[in-house]
Amino acid sequence: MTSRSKIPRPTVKRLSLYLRDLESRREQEQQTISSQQLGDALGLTDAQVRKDLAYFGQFGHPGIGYHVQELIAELRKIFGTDRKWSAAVVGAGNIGRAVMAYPRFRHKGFEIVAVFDNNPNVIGQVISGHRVRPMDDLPALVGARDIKIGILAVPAETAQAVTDVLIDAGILGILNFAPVRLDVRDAVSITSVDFSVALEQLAFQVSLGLTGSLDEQEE
Amino acid sequence: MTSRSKIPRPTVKRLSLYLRDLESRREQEQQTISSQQLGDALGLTDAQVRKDLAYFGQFGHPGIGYHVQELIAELRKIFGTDRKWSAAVVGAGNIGRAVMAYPRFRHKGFEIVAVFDNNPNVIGQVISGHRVRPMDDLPALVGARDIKIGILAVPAETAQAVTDVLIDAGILGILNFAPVRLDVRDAVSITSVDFSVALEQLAFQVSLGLTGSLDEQEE
DNA sequence: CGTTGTGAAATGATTCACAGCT
DNA sequence: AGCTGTGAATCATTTCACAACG
Repeated sequence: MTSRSKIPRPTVKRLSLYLRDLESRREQEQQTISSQQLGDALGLTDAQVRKDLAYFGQFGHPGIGYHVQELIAELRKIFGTDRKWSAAVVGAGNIGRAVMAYPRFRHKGFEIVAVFDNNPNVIGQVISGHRVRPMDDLPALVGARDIKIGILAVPAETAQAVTDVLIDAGILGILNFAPVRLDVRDAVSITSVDFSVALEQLAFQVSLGLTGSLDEQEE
Repeated sequence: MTSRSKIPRPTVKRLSLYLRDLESRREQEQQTISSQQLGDALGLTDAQVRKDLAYFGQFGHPGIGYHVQELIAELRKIFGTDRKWSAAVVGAGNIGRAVMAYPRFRHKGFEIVAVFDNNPNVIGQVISGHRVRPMDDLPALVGARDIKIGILAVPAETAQAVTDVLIDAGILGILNFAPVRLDVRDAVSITSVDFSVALEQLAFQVSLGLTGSLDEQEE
């Protein structure tokens, strides 16, 4: 049991970046990496990297650094992406289609097992290998297919209503692409991706002439 | 000249959320809003809201609150989205298409004036009203159409090369959808949107059983 | 050696609390 | 009365710096 006292929010975001970097290093056969190296690659200090990792355990080897392969495995365990999460995409519009076609989803431990939409013209179509089903089928399928994650790719106007359906169906987490704040009555976890917000962040930076600022997620 | 001493990064992110909320309130004809109201809607304290806004000026009216319309205008000025930004989409795959079809881009002051791809099967096609052009045309068009923003929707492998082309062409900012850290030699501003990172944030929250945590962007 | 893990110090962000305006 | 703007206090995060380890 790793103490797990209290983890700063920014730490969790950086962990994703570490993992991404480590995976590309593994492809290049790199065996070990120091906190310095990892920090440099990401524009962070070595101390930051070490402290972030230390929240979750002692993964390093003094004098050596971290084993790339080993650290990747640890990070996946931390995220919970070492196991498979069944996910449903709701909304088969442009964003939903982009999500379905995104190969990394599976690679990260997520499997899209159902796709829903309420547009009769879209229901029944097969997109990226998934038959689009009517919203009415959602509650039953969430149970039957053990769906834990809902990917919300519907217009802002219907996002809250669909969220309520997802929560009632017993989903555990929602990845929200709609540009609204969703009211989830503390029943599920939620992470939002909003293109407009990202654009505004960019416009702000450009306007300010703050060039080359450290990038950050959606961001 | 608004003092503009030093603005916390989290403030800039919240400003986008304020604007989003305010715009929906304006649609419902709401005239004024207090920091308390705005904070409640977003899960923030009233003091936070006031302090965030105070970094940029004195927009409030004691005893009244903020005029919705007025504050919207101020926020747009702050972001620089009160003027038009010409943007180019690079990469006409799934994500590029989703971006082109996203109606809010225009609404936020961004106008897509060119689309590029290097796939001969895609070049020449018209997508969402834009003819896809070969990458070779990029440098000339950035100048000719006064393109300030590049929207990078290409695979991770080619993202850095395209970034170099965009920088050489004289772009000012990049919205990056590729899951890599781009090396921009302090020449441009950059904001990244990475679905995988968002998914990991979500998986982490769900795994931890941290339900209902305050959502946050990407990002 | 080089590099980790971690208390202690420094910096940064949020909240408190209240004077002052309408 | 109701609400803003803001210094001062609190809380969170990052950086420093160094003992301990392979």
